Amino acid sequence: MALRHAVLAALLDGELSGYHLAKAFDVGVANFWYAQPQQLYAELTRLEQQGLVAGREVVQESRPNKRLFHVTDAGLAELEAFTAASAKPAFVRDDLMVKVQAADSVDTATLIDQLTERAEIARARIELFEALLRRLRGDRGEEDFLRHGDRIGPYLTCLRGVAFEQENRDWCLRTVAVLEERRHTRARN
Amino acid sequence: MALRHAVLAALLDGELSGYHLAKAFDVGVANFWYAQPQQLYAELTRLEQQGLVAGREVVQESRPNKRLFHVTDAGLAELEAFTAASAKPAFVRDDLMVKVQAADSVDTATLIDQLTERAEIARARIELFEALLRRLRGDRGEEDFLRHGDRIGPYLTCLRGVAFEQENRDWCLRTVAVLEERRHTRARN
DNA sequence: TGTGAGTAGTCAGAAAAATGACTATCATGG
DNA sequence: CCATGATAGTCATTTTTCTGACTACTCACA
Repeated sequence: MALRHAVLAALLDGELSGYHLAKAFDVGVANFWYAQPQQLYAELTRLEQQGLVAGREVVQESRPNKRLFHVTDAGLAELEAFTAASAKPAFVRDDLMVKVQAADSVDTATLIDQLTERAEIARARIELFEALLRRLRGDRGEEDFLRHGDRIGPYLTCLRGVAFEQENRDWCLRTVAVLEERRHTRARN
Repeated sequence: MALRHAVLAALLDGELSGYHLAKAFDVGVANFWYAQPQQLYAELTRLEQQGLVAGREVVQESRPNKRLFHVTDAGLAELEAFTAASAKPAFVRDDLMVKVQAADSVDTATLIDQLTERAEIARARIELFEALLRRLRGDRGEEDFLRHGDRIGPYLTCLRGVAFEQENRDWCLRTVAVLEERRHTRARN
């Protein structure tokens, strides 16, 4: 009972097909919930059975038909109840950090490669999110938008995403620098 | 096959019982892997069966006996192989951010409470981690320790933990400020 | 002419994680 | 004397999540 709320929250952006929902989960939503497309389709089916979302078939000509979903009143009530309940602590799960934790006992060469790659991914995501932020706030300034804008939820979570990825990138680069210096120091001994 | 590597990496700190491993997962390790004590006990059993860790019984007088585990050579080899393999992308899962995503459609009063509470938790964790960092580096400066220290893995992941929680705290407070201002603005209309 | 990429979705089954209910002992405080 | 909290761990079951393998159609490119 967790993915369901993330799906409901994502669908507040407007009607989405399972496919487009998966796209949304790849960008903005990934900042706070990670899920595979197959999970989303399954979850949409369950949510529809329970009346929390409703779907309508859209016939398309140049591509396969799709079903667009929107949140129902019951779905909104469910989100409301979820918000009122106490939140579980956030958790991160990160293979790369497990590897860094073990850095003293394993070969660091591939680790450095992976950290560098991760920093690059973080950089790309920062750009992506900043573009999204600009799109969301339109021609307004951030302060103005946050005060008077209509839908600030996605904007706020995206702000968090940017901060997270910046910190991610910086930490990766810093860690690479530390590991590399130690490699050289050891090589000399 | 995910928790296993986090457990192996955590056990590099030295011999630990399942119970103490659970404690470690509550503090430092929680920065990159979240797990319940029961999962850890189960995982230790599996790891021992596969010869990746070895345990020894320690008889205690004033409290229940315990089993201390350490990583075997096979375990180290497994960690090495894991490090060489490509890392999956990190993922965050956070109820509270789901709620913020839906902030435009739900009651924000409890949300503000939860964000405030989360900021306080983050503050406490920052202090905890900073104490841990001081303990790990002893009387050395950070630069000196990172260059010449013995076990820098836990230090590096803990640095990330501090940065994450700082960002977390700041974002929560910022979000509270935004939501509160909007409440007042709306109240006036 | 067929190959790959994008759109749209489904199914079955395996793996991983979470939950709740347990058993013990000792120490501490009231 | 009883309750609480810390130490130390186990078991069984359910829930959730992940994975791989599928179907189908269209478009662009070589």
